[in-house]
Amino acid sequence: MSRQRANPTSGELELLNLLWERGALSLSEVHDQVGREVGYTTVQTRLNRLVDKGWVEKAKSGRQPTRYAAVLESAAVRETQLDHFVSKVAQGSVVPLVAHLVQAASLTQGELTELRNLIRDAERRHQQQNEEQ
Amino acid sequence: MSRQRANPTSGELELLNLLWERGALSLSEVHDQVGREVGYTTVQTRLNRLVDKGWVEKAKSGRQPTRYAAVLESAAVRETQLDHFVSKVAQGSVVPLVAHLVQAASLTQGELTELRNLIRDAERRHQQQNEEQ
DNA sequence: GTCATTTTATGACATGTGTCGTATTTTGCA
DNA sequence: TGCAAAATACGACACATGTCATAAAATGAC
Repeated sequence: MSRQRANPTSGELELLNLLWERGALSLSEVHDQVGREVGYTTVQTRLNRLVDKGWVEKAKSGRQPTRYAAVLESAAVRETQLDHFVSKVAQGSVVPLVAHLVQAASLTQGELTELRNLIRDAERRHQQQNEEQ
Repeated sequence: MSRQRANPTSGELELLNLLWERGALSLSEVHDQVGREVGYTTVQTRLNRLVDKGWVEKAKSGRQPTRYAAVLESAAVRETQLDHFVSKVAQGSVVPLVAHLVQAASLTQGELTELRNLIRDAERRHQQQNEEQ
C-alpha cells in the first residue's frame, strides 16, 4: 500500500472502495459487485485507467483471471480528501462542519463517547502546550 | 439565495467562495481576486457557465459592469458536499473523520469547547430518546 | 481438438470543465 | 464626435472521465 497523495473522483472512489472492502478482485467480480447497472467493459476501462495512474495493481496468477488490487491506502486517501475538503469547501472552518456531522449523522451512544474522548484528549494536549510556555 | 441541491467541482467552488465572501462582483473584480494567474476570459466563461446552471446570477444596473452574485447558499452547498463526502468517501464512518479533524486541524481552545458542547447536546438528545421508550 | 464461454485488448464517442483567442459592443474621456 | 479602453459575446481546443462496442485471445467442457 502506498501513502502517495491522490485525489480520486467519486467515480474512481466507487471502485477503490470496493477493492478496499473486498480485497483483490477480478474484473467480473468487480462488475458483479458494483451496485448498479454499468457495462462490463466500462468497469474494465475504468479499472485499467486506475492502473495507469498507479492507484491499482493488476496481478495475474496462473490461469486465474487477473485480479485488481488497490495500491493506495484507504486511510491516506480519505485523509487527503478530508484536508482538501476542509480547505476548499469548508474554507477552513471546522466547527460548523462537525456540528452538521453530529446532528445529521445519527451517531450511536458509543460513537458519541468516542468523540467526547477525542475532544478531551485534544484539550489536554492544548493545556499542556500552554503550561510549557 | 437558494437551498437547491448542488455539487460544484472544486474549480466552481473557487469562484463561488469568492462571491460568498465578497458579495456580488464584476467580472474584472473576480478576475483580480482569484489568487492566481488565469485568463480574463477564462473567468468570464466559467462564471457564465455557473449562470447557465442557475448557481450564479447576473445583474446589470445602469452603466456599471454586470455584477455576478451567488444564488446558492454557502451553508446549503457545504452541507450537501459534506453529506456526499461522508457517504462516498468516508463510507459513512464519522468517527475517524472527526478524529483526523481534531488532530490535524489545530483548533483553538474556544473551538474545542464548542465541539465539546456540541457532543454534550447530542448525548443529551440521545438520553431523552432512550427515556421515552 | 472443437467450440462456447470468459477474459482481455482496443478504439471510439459524449460530456463537463478548464483554458484561452478573437471579435464585437459599450463606455467614458479628450 | 471620435477613439482608446473596458466589457462582453462567442467559438474553439484540450483533457479527464464515464460510457460502451467490437474483436481477439484464453480457458475449459465435451
